[in-house]
Amino acid sequence: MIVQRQSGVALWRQIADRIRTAIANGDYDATGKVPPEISLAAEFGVNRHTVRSALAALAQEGIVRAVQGRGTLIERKERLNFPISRRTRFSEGIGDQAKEKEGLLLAASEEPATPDLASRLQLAVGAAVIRLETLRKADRRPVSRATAWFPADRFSGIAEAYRESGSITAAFAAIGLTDYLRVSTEVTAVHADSGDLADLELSPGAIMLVTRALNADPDGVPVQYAISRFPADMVQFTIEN
Amino acid sequence: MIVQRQSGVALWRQIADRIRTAIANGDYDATGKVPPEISLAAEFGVNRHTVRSALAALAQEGIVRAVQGRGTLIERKERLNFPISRRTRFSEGIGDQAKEKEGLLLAASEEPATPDLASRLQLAVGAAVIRLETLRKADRRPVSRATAWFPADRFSGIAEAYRESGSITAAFAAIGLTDYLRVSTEVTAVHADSGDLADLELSPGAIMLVTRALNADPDGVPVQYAISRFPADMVQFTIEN
DNA sequence: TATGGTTGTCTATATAAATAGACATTTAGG
DNA sequence: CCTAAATGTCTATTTATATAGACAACCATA
Repeated sequence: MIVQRQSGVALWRQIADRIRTAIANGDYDATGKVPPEISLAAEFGVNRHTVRSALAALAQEGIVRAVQGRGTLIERKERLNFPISRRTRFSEGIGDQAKEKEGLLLAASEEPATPDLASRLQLAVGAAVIRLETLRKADRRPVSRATAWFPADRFSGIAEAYRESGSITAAFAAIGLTDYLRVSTEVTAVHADSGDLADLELSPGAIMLVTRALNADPDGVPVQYAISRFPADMVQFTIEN
Repeated sequence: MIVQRQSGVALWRQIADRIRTAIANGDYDATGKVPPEISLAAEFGVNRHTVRSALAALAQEGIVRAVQGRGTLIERKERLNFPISRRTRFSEGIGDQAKEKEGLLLAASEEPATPDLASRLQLAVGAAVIRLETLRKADRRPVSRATAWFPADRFSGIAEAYRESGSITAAFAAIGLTDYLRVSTEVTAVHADSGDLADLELSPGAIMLVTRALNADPDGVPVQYAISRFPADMVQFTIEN
């Protein structure tokens, strides 16, 4: 496939996205480097300078590193896989795909439930809910940005518990909820917004996978509703049935 | 949030994407039309002409229609929901979200299995597989583009069966497979390629949701591997656990 | 029917993206 | 120690994107 002109997406960005995907797919694993700029220019049907813009963007992201005389070396090629199942848990899902896992609390607040949120959590409209803004990292790279809501009466200390443990599962356990189940997960995709770019260290124009997830306790009572955003070039979801 | 400059994504495209999303979210349901160009220009911090480019793109997609003197009317705002479960079926998944459902066979061929495909279908590398390229429509609007592979020895007449019925489930039934189950589904997101643009009648720069699905018969023997592409602004997936 | 609010069209200018070509610099390998 | 194969840098030109302003055309409604 050839790149699209006058599409509103600059050629260098289209090419950067495709090379990033190719790297994630392992297409260049044999050499450990990206093909020469001239070859890429020929492949995509563009000028070498356009390819250089694309590679410069990828270098900025830390995915490749150009070395004069040698070529453009691949520095990083992970694509994390997140299984989605009835027992979905963020840290366990990553498993051994990353050594270090981290959960940062960016913000916490208490607020009244909107009609949509109240219906999902089976609360009265306007009932108090706790909102947590979190950032998750794997091997020190940010992999998701999430907003989660919990019924305030039942989970009053959850912000502190999350801040200390960096894990929803651990925070639930600290409050006495030892088990929970995933009820449903909606998946959509959008362009990254400026908050994504800042928090997840992305380059503009990146694509985000968005999940809207509902968790409930073993009795089926909703305990958490969360909207999470993941960079699409770094993650994929797997639904096992 | 304000739009991002020099990001490799033209402002008019960013604005078109955000208005499209806002329409799908029902933000303008009260009036049935998009806010005036001048308001949008102020909201996004751009010139009115830039907003006009965005609206022109949406008009091209058939999402809005501008009427001089009145405003820009919303023509279409659906977002189809596809449940993913152990018993995922395309047509049943749409359910009553669309009246007319259609499945077109674009191309069919027999080819040897690549190592990746052979491993997924549990065949020998190079074993014959049948490949179907299909286009699915709901209410005459294209909603997905899929490539599906089947073991050739077991499903020799499936291309014809699909062409006649427009349904994988019906085609399987015609060959004697009355039931099958979804084993796994991987979900990723990418930019639309030129094939997507043509087949799915999209505007360049659109985002696609991509699923890679494996189906097996009740004994667990793989019967189909499929890669499907859906326009992200028209569909969402729901995983019910 | 007059008016305010809206989209349509035109011209002009500035900035960003892409192409084109030439040549320098660095590295790996014979 | 050459040479081929890479990336790095520079200048120039063309095309696409974005801004700016003015005014025409049209619609709803007071």
